Amino acid sequence: MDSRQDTDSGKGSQRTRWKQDPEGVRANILAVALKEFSEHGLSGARIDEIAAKTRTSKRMIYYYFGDKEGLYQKVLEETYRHVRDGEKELNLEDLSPVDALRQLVEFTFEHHRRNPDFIRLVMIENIHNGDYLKKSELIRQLNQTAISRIEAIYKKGVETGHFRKGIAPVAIHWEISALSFFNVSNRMTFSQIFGDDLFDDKGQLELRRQIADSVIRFVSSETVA
Amino acid sequence: MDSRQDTDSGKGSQRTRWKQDPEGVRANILAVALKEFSEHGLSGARIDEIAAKTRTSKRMIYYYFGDKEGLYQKVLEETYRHVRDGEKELNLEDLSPVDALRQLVEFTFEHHRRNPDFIRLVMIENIHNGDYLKKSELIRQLNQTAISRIEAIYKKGVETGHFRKGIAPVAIHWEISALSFFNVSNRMTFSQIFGDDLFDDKGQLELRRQIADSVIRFVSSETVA
DNA sequence: ATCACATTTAACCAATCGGTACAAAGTGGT
DNA sequence: ACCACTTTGTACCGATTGGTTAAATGTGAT
Repeated sequence: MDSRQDTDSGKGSQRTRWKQDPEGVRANILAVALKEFSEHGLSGARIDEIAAKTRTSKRMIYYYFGDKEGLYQKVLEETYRHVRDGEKELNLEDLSPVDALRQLVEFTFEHHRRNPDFIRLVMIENIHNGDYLKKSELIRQLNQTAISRIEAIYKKGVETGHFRKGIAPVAIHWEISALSFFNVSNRMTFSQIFGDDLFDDKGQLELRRQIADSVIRFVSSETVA
Repeated sequence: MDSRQDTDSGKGSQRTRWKQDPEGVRANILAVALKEFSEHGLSGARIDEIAAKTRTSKRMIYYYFGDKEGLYQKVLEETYRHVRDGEKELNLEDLSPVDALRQLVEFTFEHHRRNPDFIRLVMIENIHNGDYLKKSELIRQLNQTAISRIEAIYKKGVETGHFRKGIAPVAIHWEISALSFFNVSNRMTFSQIFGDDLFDDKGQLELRRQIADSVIRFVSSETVA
């Protein structure tokens, strides 16, 4: 009834040669899973499909990640970490507050644009009410740096008189995030309805400048009606 | 082997009384489906679950909508229409450009906030690359009004000298949408990481004012460094 | 040499799920 | 009275899919 053992009990039945590389295998699975999850969502992604695109097998996914949700959870954490790591290459201390802020906005804009998988994963996580983010201890810490970077620029700007008082750094971060995030997250529906002039190279360049202007005007000390 | 016909072939086998109400049934299905799709996504939503929460049966879903994708498609269209209808109650002609713009932003902000199901559906549609929106003839028309409303305000503002020249109305719309949309779409992950001060009643009031200020500053003629 | 761990392979399973078949009958406009 | 359309009810099906079983064997550090 069960002839499985026969398969290997023949003469040669040569097992392929392989090297141990737990970290490599894990990383490979996570990379493939990120793509699949970000394209199809948690329920839409297929474990078999992920396995097929991996250099290893479905069995190993369960070996390392337990189940689908465990895999998704780890993908989420890993992706946040990776993206936040990418933000560290930013040196703004020598610039004037206005220039520093402009640099930060433009950097964030480009950064989001270059990481659509991450954006989509965040969208998906929001659809799941952030349930898997909640479970992760890891992530909260990663983001204090974002706020303190802004705080440093903002304080300096207030001192030099270029920025007005009374704005919370987190509010500035919110604004920068919103404008940079929306550009990627809603690209498909927005361009579908309003045309895609905003999304070709020229449009994106103008848009980047626009939102940098917008954020600077937002914190500027010059009063507005 | 098949005893189905027995079930009804007995003596009484009283069928319940009912009224014809095709539109009502359709509307009921669409309402339930909107909730399910917006909560679980296209692949995550379950037809059986939708059917169960309906006042009618699974059979009728297929009778009216063909298949799951057909249902999703109609939900998408219906929801866009409903939301755009809600935007018509806006009368801004008598106001000054600045006041009109502020009104428009605050209205949009509240409007999005009151329609989280719609926001989530748009997120989901973006995850599907806007494929189902593409198939819909209906939707493109609904949105020209949004642009022309802004154009009217903007033109007037330029004439009165309050607004600077050279901004595309669609760019203003983009900015308003981005800030209002992000507030709902990314609420879960943002509050998870940065706290939920921005999302209680007080925080939302301040945020609404903040983004109105931000948009007004963006179009304002007063120059900024 | 030992031993815990990593890897391979492929069949298999139970549950879920989208979608149908079938049959009967009520409704309402003409 | 007719007849197209609408509704009810339920069993059923085939495919998909997350997850498991099984056993054998390679690897590499000690």
